[in-house]
Amino acid sequence: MEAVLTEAVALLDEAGDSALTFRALAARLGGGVGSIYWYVASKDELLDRATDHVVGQLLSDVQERTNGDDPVDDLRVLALMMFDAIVARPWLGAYFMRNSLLQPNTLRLYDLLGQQVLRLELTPRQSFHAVSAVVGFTVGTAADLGQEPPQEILDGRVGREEYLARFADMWRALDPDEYPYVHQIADEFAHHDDADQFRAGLDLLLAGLRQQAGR
Amino acid sequence: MEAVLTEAVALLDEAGDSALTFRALAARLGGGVGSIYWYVASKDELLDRATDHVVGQLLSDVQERTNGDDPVDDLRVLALMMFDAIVARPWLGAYFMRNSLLQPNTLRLYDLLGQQVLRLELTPRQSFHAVSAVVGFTVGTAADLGQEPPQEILDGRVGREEYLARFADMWRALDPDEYPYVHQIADEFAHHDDADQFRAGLDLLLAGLRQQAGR
DNA sequence: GTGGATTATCGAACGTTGTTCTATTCTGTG
DNA sequence: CACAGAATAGAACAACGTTCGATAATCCAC
Repeated sequence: MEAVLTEAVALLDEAGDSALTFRALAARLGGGVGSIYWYVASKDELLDRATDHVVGQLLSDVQERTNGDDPVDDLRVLALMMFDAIVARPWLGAYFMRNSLLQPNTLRLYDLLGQQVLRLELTPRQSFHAVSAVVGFTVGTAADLGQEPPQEILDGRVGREEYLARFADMWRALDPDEYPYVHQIADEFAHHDDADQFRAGLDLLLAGLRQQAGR
Repeated sequence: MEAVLTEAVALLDEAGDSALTFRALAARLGGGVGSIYWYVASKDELLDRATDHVVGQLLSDVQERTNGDDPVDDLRVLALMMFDAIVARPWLGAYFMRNSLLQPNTLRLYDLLGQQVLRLELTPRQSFHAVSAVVGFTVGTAADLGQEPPQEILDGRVGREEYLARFADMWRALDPDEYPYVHQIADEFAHHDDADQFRAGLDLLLAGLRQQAGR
């Protein structure tokens, strides 16, 4: 069982979403296809368990870093760690949203975020909304930014720099009257860093939360 | 071509993600499977075009509602319309993140959001981050909340109320010391409304943005 | 230690999917 | 009428998730 999950995760890490097939996994485990079905009832369940498996690792990393002075700072650290974990494993993002609250480790992670918010002493509704917002923003942004890059950048034919530069060039070539924002932002986009982008958005969200909590 | 996209969207709307197959689409169009490949090179392209097709409709709805007094209020309206569109079409969320900036209508929508942010007179970098944050939060949350509900709720065997109540019961049964937040939030969750949840999070984010812009 | 029940493994087979390929029909132009 | 390109059609292929019955390994009461 443990081996099944480990190899499944390894397969996902190495070649992404499409690499995890029952046949490939069986070959890797040195067994038959049917054997895997003794441990999991379907591919959906395999994915769910594999996801929760790595969330478990994230969880133990996270639990050491909590309980600082400021709840919002703690929240920030937790969100950043979640973000990093998803970016490091692009396949994670897509499955993070699915069934999230049914998997044990994910629920624990969710609660850990909630514990920080509880310290802000908001109303229950405000607490609920705050946690949902942080989770939604983190997972959504990470899944968006961490999506599998196109083939040409994956095998190193073109670097990230050049890839971004292409977009920037396309956008600069657009009519500034029709696309005033995209046209103006092209330079910024060409040299942007995903993690910076996430941190900036997260800080906006947390600033709003701070304001609501009166801190 | 137009008919292909229309029927593809209809198929997705009626029975979701898995219902859109080349064979089902061909049958619906009264033609052969191979014919579709004359219009689209792959299923990915079909999905991209179908997505951009409905974003086009959203775009024309959106363009009438813009240019209010307050840029942040406009931003709020735009984000809410995006959210509603994705919730109404759960399949949209998943494909919204993919290739978003390559599709013409999506790029235009992105620019429309950007135009509101430009009015706040932030630095280019701040503008870029603000738009990214709003888009990330909106799409991420909508995709998360708007995910396909499980089968039992889809065919009406159990209502939404009962479905949520089950979670609440499970959570109330947890050890309050181990899951203080989830335990406490159970009631709130049982009666929550997705749109409220989204609006509350969006308002936190926009409050942070307002603060940054000094308004 | 032996027999039966449970646990675990295996790979052939089935139905469905995206995609390719070749043959065929339609359409407009000289 | 002829012919080139646009457009359609469906058979065929490989890969996938899943099912199934046969078989091996392991355990446990007697």
